[in-house]
Amino acid sequence: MDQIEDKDATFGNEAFQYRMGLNDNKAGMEGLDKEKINKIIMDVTKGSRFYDNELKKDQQVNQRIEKMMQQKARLTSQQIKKAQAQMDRLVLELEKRRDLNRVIVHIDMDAFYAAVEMRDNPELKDKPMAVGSMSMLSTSNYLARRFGVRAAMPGFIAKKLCPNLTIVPTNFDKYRAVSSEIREILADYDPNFLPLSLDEAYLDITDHLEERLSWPEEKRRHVITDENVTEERTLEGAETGEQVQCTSPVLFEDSPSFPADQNGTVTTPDNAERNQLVKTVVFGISKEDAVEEMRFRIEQKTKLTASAGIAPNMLLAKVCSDKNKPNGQYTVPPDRQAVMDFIKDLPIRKVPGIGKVTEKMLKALGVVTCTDLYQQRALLSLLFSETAWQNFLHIAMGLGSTHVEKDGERKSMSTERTFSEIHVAEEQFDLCQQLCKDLAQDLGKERLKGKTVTLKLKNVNFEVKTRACTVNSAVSTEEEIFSVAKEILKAEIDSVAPEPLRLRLMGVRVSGFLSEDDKGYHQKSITSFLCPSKSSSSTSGERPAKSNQEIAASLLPRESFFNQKRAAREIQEHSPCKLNNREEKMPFVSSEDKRKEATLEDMDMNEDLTCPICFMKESSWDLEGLNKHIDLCLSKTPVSSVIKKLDKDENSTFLRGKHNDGDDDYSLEDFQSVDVHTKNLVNKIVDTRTYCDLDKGVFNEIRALEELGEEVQMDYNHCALTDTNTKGYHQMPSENILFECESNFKEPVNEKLSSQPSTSVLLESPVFICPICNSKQDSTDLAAFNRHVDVCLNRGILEEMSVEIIDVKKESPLTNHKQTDHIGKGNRSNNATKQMKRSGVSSQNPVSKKPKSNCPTKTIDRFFK
DNA sequence: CGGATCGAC
DNA sequence: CTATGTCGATCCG
Repeated sequence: MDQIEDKDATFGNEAFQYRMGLNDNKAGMEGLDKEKINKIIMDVTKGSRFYDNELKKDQQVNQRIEKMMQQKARLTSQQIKKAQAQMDRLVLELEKRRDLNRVIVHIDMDAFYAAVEMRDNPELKDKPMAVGSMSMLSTSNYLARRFGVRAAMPGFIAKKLCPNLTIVPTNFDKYRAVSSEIREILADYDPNFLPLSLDEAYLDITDHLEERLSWPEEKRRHVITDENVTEERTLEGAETGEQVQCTSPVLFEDSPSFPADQNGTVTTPDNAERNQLVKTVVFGISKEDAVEEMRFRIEQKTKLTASAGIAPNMLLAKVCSDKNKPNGQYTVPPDRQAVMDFIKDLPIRKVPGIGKVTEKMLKALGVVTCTDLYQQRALLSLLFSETAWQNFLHIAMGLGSTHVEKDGERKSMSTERTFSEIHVAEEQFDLCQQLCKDLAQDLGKERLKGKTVTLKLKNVNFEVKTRACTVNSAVSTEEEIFSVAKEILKAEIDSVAPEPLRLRLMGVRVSGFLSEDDKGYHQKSITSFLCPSKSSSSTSGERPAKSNQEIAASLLPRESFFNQKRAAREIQEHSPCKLNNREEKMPFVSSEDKRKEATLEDMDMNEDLTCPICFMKESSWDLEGLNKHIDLCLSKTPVSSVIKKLDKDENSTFLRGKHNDGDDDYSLEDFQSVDVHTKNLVNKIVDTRTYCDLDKGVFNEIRALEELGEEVQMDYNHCALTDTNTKGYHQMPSENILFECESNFKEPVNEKLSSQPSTSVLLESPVFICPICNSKQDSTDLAAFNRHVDVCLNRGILEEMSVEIIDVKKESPLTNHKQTDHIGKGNRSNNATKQMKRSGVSSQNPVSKKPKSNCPTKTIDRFFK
């Protein structure tokens, strides 16, 4: 949203230097320079209660950083190395899943509210203006920005910066109307587009582009109704020089039937009868052209300009749309190297989900750009929570969600109000009641009832407090809500008595909604569970037959008390849908390995660039060289073997071999782990996955991977087993391995959920085959064999890409990054969150969210005991 | 579950 | 004089 596009550009004194955005002061007109702006802001701000509170908050952040630095100091190099190895493994995992096939667009109106107001009142055209009130601005026009007037800045400060500033009040109805006009256009390109706000949206135009290919020119021709607007359109990107392949000029294609003027516009005799020439323009079929067209149509229809980002995922698209703002667009091509180049010098603050606090904490660790973020991944994984560092890693690799989907139902509803100080209890209760009334009305519109009521209070010192209370029966009416809120408020007043509460803000929130279809709910969720969505690759529907309890248990083995409880609750409430992080955690579930550590030890730490694929090292590599090499590695893969599939009526997958002399069965219990090699037929990436929990339906996991899409093909030729007892390596000769895969995942799950898959392995008599050099080793001495493998690994003689690192697994394969105290609130934005969820094999089933929890909750009485 | 906090718009 | 409002998410206890 352009309104807030300058993330916290509010304060400018020393304490807040880190928040300052850059002032674009290009034209050098009458605008103020940065220092002057800072000084003015400082003068106005200093000494206010607000400022004091900001200082306090700043101190708190500093303390968090302090704690983090102490924790960092306690880390041993061992820990870092281990983390490094694990992160690298995850990097591979993620790399394999990288999807560059969608064309995602993020579209963002330029200074939306201000632009609308300027359009409707030409007098504002050449003046610095802002939309909002004396107490708060929502956005400013570009002229005002030259004076440092930004969104989220109080109007009175803006006035100091720019005494001539015109402040016009917000007119939301108007913006809504304009927004819906825009959305009509967007729907032509993606009927399922995702609006983020009135002025911002994500689109997936992949399908549109495909159709567009076969569109006749006439379908891409648009009438120019407002020439003023159109003539201004020029080729962007020339100034930056990096946009050669990205922004194509608006394509004023030559029309075969009508002559074009030198602008490329063509005149048609359509309205010849009226002696009037109609100018039209034809857009091409490329994605850039399609987006140019989209922006052109928006401008023609609304007289407002938009900026756009085109990229293979939402995260990148969003960052892109900012690049050539205003009235421009930018493309990141669907190419790994291009993505990396784009990411390389990108300041992390630019990416959605990284706010000022996260920025400051990361800066303390020397992380400013995405490259820094990538290089520090091991450290970050030890200092931040799992969700936080996983998000970091995604960002650092330029990964993001490729599914633009609408969010689920709302989780809460609230209303709050700021006012001049109120300290009389009676007035406070009245206000509270009023808020409850408003909220009840809003709740009524959506027929929502919720079980927890939260009261939010901000005192005159800007200190915020929230107090919540959940009751047994859901509330929705003014009286019901107020009866709860009143009690909380009373308690708060009492808590500071005899001093009065000096409030400047009060808010009421209701959450914990129960769904209306509380009855139909179960059925509904089961149905959707059985019918994976059209994209089918990432639904939780394809849960393999496996006890969910077990999966969950294996996934959350060392979680905190609370997480365990939560997990238990979730399993109880709705078993199949709670396992979304499974895939993310896989690599960590898999192995913790001495040998690997030894070889990875010096890998990729501090400028020591080692290819994570082939483990090759080259002193001449710089980051770019390494990346090129990795690209090569990733694309250079062996042809995978043919998969033998047998039709079976059983619902399980078998790994079966024939023992030479016949009858002896090798069961999976004989092996501690299996390394399975997969190949992604689309991007040709080969990966080795290690599975330890062989007795827990591991092959269903493998199969699920296969089901991830046609694009993943198993390389059954190289299925390596690690013997539990001897810890030796065995490679399964391909001709003796038979996979029988039934691939019907859409069958009723009821039985599957409880039944264990039967897995068994038969294997030729153990042979020591070096997984690296593939040579058969005569030695029966395990230690000698292991030494050979070590040597092989270290020599890095891995010309072939199907490197098989076969690990000796330790007994406790789980190396969760469980920290005693995590620093960082690991905040991912809504967007980022979506990315995380959506990037997974299993995303949460959207319909199945409503826990039926009958569990007794605190009553109001007990709460105030 | 409750409270504080972050982040986005 | 005068520093928003609303929502979702996460983390910690």
